[in-house]
Parts: sequence; C-alpha cells; structure tokens
Amino acid sequence: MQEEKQTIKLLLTDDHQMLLDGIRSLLRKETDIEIIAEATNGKTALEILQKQADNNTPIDVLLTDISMPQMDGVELTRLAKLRFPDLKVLVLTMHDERALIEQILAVEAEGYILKNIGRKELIKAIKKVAEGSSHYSPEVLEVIMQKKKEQNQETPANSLTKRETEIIQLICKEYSSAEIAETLFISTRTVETHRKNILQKINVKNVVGLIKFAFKNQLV
Amino acid sequence: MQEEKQTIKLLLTDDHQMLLDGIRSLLRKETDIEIIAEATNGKTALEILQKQADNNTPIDVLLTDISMPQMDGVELTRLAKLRFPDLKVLVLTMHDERALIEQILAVEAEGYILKNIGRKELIKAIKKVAEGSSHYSPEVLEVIMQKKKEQNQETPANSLTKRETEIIQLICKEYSSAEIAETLFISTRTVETHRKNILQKINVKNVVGLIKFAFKNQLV
DNA sequence: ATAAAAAACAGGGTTAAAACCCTGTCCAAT
DNA sequence: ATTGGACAGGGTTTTAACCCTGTTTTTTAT
Repeated sequence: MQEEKQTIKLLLTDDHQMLLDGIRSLLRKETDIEIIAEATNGKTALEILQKQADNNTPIDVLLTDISMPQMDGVELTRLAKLRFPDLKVLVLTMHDERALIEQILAVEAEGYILKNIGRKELIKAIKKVAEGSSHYSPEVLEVIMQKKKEQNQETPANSLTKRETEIIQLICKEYSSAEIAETLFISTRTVETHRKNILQKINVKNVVGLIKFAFKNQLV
Repeated sequence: MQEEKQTIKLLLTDDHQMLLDGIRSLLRKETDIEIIAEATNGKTALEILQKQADNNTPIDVLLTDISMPQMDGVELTRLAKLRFPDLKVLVLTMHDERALIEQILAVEAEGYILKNIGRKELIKAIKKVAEGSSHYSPEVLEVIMQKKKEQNQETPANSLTKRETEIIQLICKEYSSAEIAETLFISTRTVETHRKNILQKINVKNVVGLIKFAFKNQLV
C-alpha cells in the first residue's frame, strides 16, 4: 500500500481565476497534494486529463466548479468519468443549488462540497475521494436527504399520471382543450375530465393555479 | 495630493473562504493596496466598517460579493453607503446575472466586476474606484447597455397601464373576473375589457400566456 | 391465482367564466 | 377642437369548470 503515500495529483477547473488562486493558496502547504494543472473551462480540463494519462501520470482527482460557460461541471464530470473511469471527481457548488444535486448524483461524482468550505475540510475531502470513498458536505447531504424525503412523501406533483402531466404541458403551451384533444386524438370531453382531475389533485381553483404549479414543479 | 499615495484600505466580503484567499493571493504583491480585514457576511462587514471609522482609519474600498446568506451584497452596499458616504464599493458578480444589475445600479456602487477577472484588471478596478471614478467590467457594461436598449424600445410590458398591471396581479392570485371586479369596485364587464386589452397588448391567446408573461416580466 | 378494489382513462350534460364583438365617456396631449 | 388612449360597460360566442356514468388497467388482498 505504498501507493497511498504518493502525492495526490489534482486538476483544478473553475472559470474564475481568483477561485483557482484561492484553492491553490489553501493547498499550498499540503505536500501530499499536488496541483498538476488548472483549467478555466471544461474543454481544457479534458485535454489536460488526456495529456496526463498519455504521459502515464494520470490525474487522481478532478476538482471542478459546476457553473462554467460552454461546458458545465456536470457535463465535464460525465465525459471525464466516461474516458477515465478511475478518475475521482470532487464537485464544487456555489450555494446549495437544489436543482443541480440530482444531476450531480446522476453523473456519480465522488464528492460534492460547497465553496465556503474551510481549508482542513477541503483537504480532508480531497484525500477521502482520492482514497476511493465519497465525501459530501453536510449542506449538500441535507439537500439530498430533503429531496429523498420529498420524493417519498406523496406530493401532488408525483401523484399525477403520465397523461395528466402531458396535458399540463400542453395547457402551458397555451393550447385550448379542443386543441389538446386534437393533438392527443381524444375527445374534448376527456381532456376536460383530465383538467378537472388535475385541478382537484393539485388543489387549485383554475388554470392560473395550474400554470403556477407547473412552473413551481418544473413540469415545463 | 499626497493622500493619493497612501495605501488603499480594503475590506473583502465574501461568504466563500477560498475566494477570499484567492483575492488575497491576487493582491499580495500590491503594496499600495492593504487588505484591512475580511468578512464572510454582511453584518460583520458593517461592524468592521464601523470599527475602522471609529479608529480614524476608515475603509476606502469595500469589495463585496453579491450572493451571500442573510444579507446580500446589494443590501450591504445600500446600508454601507448610507452610513459611510465616502466609502467606495466594488461589487463582485459570479456570472452576469442580469436580474441583479438593476439592483446594483440602484444602490450606486462604484464598480461591478465579474469573478473571472484577471489580477491586473482587479488591481486597476480597485485603484480606479478608490480614486473616485467608476469601473464596470465589459460584460456588465454590455448587460447594462442591453437593459437600457430594452427599456427604450417599446416592450409590451411597459405599455401596460397601472390598472392593467393591477388586474394582471389579481389574475395571478387566481382571482376570477367577478372577484377582481369586487375587489376594485368596478363592473365585471370592465374587468373583462381590461383582460381583453391585456391579451391583445401582450399578444397571447389566453390567461395561460398572460401568466407566463407576468412571471417573465416580474409583474408578480 | 384470482377476485375485489383502486385508479386511470374516456365521455355526456350543464353551468360558470373567459374571450370576443361592439359603444361610449373622460382626460390629457399640443 | 380633435385625437388617441385609458377606463367602463352591454351582448354574444367560446371555453373552462363542475356535475355525473362507464370501461379498462393496475394494485392489492385473499
């Protein structure tokens, strides 16, 4: 197990120079973590990963921001893990952007930490994912837990049937019931029944509440 | 004019430690800029500003992030400039969040820069606002220009009358025309006329489009 | 495995509301 | 003074909302 004593080869990716500097500064004194390179976008990051792999000095951990122009951190993670399955990815999130958590889970990054993390925690997180285990910041974990809870508990949103969701989406496109009926090859009356059931399920008075509900629950 | 040769006293405010470190690292070699203190929230920042003012060593420039928990950068700027009118404020934005630009303009910060700014540009911006002039990053300027252009050209949103806006807001509260009429002490027919005129003005088919328009243009 | 129950889907008839068609008054612009 | 726009309203048509029934599919309990 001497391998674990080797330095951890790190690639930083963030489109903000001052953040790269900040991370570099946080890790300066840490002798067993080596920042091989920095990238300010996803494309460059992938190129560096490739080059390092070709030189037989593959990157161990990719530390990447999520929100970046052109290729975001989620997409970078997906592509990077596809080409370099042994690569560990530690994702940096600005705030606990709930909408992104699901995506990050989907691409199976090893860790998710917030940018307000302290020096010691950052080092701990990097070492942990380099070892092969996972590290989630408490805040992110909380978000994940809450998501799960919401999924489990019966929300109006997930009690909707496929057909009902479909109809909601068409309503949101400013289709009238007749137009929806035409589109789905069903009777106008049937569309009206669905509308009625939807209003009842999500407990709103009229189409106004329906629209607000749809946007709130991102059905559109 | 010896005063201009004195070091610029800077207060950094950002809820992300690694960003504070990044900025500090960027400014390390700059002898005529002195980072007096760092704050990770608006409240602390205000306290530091007060303390420095009391000690007759007032902060020259406040360099602050926008998105922070509890008190955001906009509110911090507003309060800070209220108490310390001579203070210059340089606001950091993550991306060019267009919705915030207007708010920042309203609190009259001296400068707005993006976090992907380089070292030299950052120093230039700090010195510029310390001198009393303004500094806007090109990206932010572009957003401002575009905003202005949009304001000048006749958008459907600003062609709406007070009454029409009022009615839109009530519609968005799921009020029926009858309920709106009752609320505004006018005839149901009149409400219907307003609805008709609104639909025509904003060029949508029905209330669905109206709701989407209202949310898009932040009338609610 | 299969009957019973639940829920999705489809639809008819009626009522309430929204959308569309008009007219007319008041006010401010110049 | 007249013109355009905000505001108010009447009459008619269209659409959404509410009241039901029946069929099919999916779950659940026996």
